[in-house]
Amino acid sequence: MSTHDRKPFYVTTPIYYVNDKPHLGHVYTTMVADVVARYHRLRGDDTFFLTGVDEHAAKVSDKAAEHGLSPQQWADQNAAAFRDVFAKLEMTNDDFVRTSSDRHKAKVTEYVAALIASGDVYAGEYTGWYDAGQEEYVPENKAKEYDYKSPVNGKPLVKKAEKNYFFKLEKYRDDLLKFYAERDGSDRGSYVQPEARKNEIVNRIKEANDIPISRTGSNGWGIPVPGDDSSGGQTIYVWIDALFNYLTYVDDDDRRHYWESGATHFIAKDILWFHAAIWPALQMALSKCDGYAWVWGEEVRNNQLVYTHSYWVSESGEKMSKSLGNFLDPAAIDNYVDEFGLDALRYFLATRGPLGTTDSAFSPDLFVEVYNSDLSKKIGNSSSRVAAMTAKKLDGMFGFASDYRHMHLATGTPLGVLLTGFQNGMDTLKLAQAGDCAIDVVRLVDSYIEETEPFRIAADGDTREELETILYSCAEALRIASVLLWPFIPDKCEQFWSRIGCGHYAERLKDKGRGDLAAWVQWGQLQPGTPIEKGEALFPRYQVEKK
RNA sequence: GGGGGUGUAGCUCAGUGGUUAGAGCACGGGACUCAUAAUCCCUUGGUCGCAGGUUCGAAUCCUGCCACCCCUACCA
Repeated sequence: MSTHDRKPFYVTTPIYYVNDKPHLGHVYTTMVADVVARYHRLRGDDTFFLTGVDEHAAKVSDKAAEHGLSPQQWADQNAAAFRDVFAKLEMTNDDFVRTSSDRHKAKVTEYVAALIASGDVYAGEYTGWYDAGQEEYVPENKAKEYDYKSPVNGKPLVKKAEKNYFFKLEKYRDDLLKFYAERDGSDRGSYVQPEARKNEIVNRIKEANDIPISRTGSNGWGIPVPGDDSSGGQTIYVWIDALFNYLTYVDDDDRRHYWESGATHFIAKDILWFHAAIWPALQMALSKCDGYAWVWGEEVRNNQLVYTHSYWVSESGEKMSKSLGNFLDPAAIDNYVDEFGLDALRYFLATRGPLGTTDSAFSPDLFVEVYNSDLSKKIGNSSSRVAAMTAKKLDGMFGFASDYRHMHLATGTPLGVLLTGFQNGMDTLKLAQAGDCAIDVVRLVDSYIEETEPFRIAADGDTREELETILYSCAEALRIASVLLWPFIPDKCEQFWSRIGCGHYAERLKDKGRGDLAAWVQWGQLQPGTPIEKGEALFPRYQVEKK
């Protein structure tokens, strides 16, 4: 039954660019990962959830200078902002990456040194269109678009060459394609999900060339290329530096088993190429170096995946971004939390978000609609009516249920089907499907109440047993629904558990503890004779102002 | 320019060759009263972006077009 006990599970988010202010995009990815992490803890898996910030880039040191701070001070300040937002939103990440940490820098240096030693990283020369005013290279297509002139000052772009360290990506083309092919149709599914995202990557891998992985001009803010003796001050390109975070923070005796189980990487669609091609190629290359075979072990190859979500956009379809001024910043997010509660925000983002290949509009109206229909009118109201009837008719105490199967005789989708659907949805990262199945359990309760009409049954005489059975069944189904819903709405579920004598669930799950989903969804866990407390409304209905 | 994705009921979305295209929400009708005027049942509602093609049969495969989005090396 409990074959999943102690199974390691590793889930990550991208590490966020420390020059940004936290906004809905960051919150969304992290929240999705959090829901998944909680689900795995709930079923007893040995779970590790990692997020953090990416701090090394020339622009970070530029921004720091603008603010009269050292790069480290600037990074410290902004990293704290991310950490605070995530803490406030009760994200249960097990560690927080900082690429400026000694741990990260030391490990990246080791990896790159190993790759240089193996020959997969070599010194070469990069040539490109250079904008002297901006001190940056302009991609070929952009250069053409700008008619080979600087878009800023109109001066002609110049061809410039510089020393760079390159990674032999081309060498790994075939291995990558073979890897992709092997993963298609495997139990865990494609390496890149949703699968629709895979094609563009496969096409591009076929033409992949070696890529430069070092930069100059970062003012020393970055990880130096080990062994580089040139005077140019070569640092490891931030992207390479950043990708390695998934490894550096679990590369020790206590945590390596998480890596070896195969990571689930959540990312947004714009950064797919790095994760889908360069990242696995780096792992392949590293695994060929002495002592690193574990990096690309069988479990990693079978289970690691990159899940790519799309964007939250404004109602008019614009991408949420700082420049457009329409993004949900921490203050706006706080407003939603204050008004509806953190769980409501979690539920909405996780079940209505752009987890698929299309963008989702963040609509306040839709938010209210979902809050009222799913949370307030279903979960909230259903638990309220069952508690009220129990209080009124049975002195607030669950009676014995003479026939546990009674509930299963009700019309509607059988409970077992919903449990399977939930688990399926979670395991394949279809959070909307999983959430629906959990809500459907609540629907089952409501329609069962209509069917059996416990409110018309007397609590004494020979009908008492029937009444007790019905209300017990309702409470049991709600208890099971609450267990399924915990990854989405943990606070409210824990509140509900304390009312029905299941406070021990919360006790188990506290401080990233492990639960026992398989046991907790078994029918008949509620102890007859347990008092039930009605309490305040879990999700008070939100009154829409009439215009 | 090249590569890729998306376009299905008013809204959010399922649905990758096969009976009259589905769900939730919203709307309309009915029922009920235990509950947060909550719940339950039923109805309404779609030229599946447009135009061709393949097929006994297409939302589903192919071609073209339109709209939006992502990628296309120092912008997580």
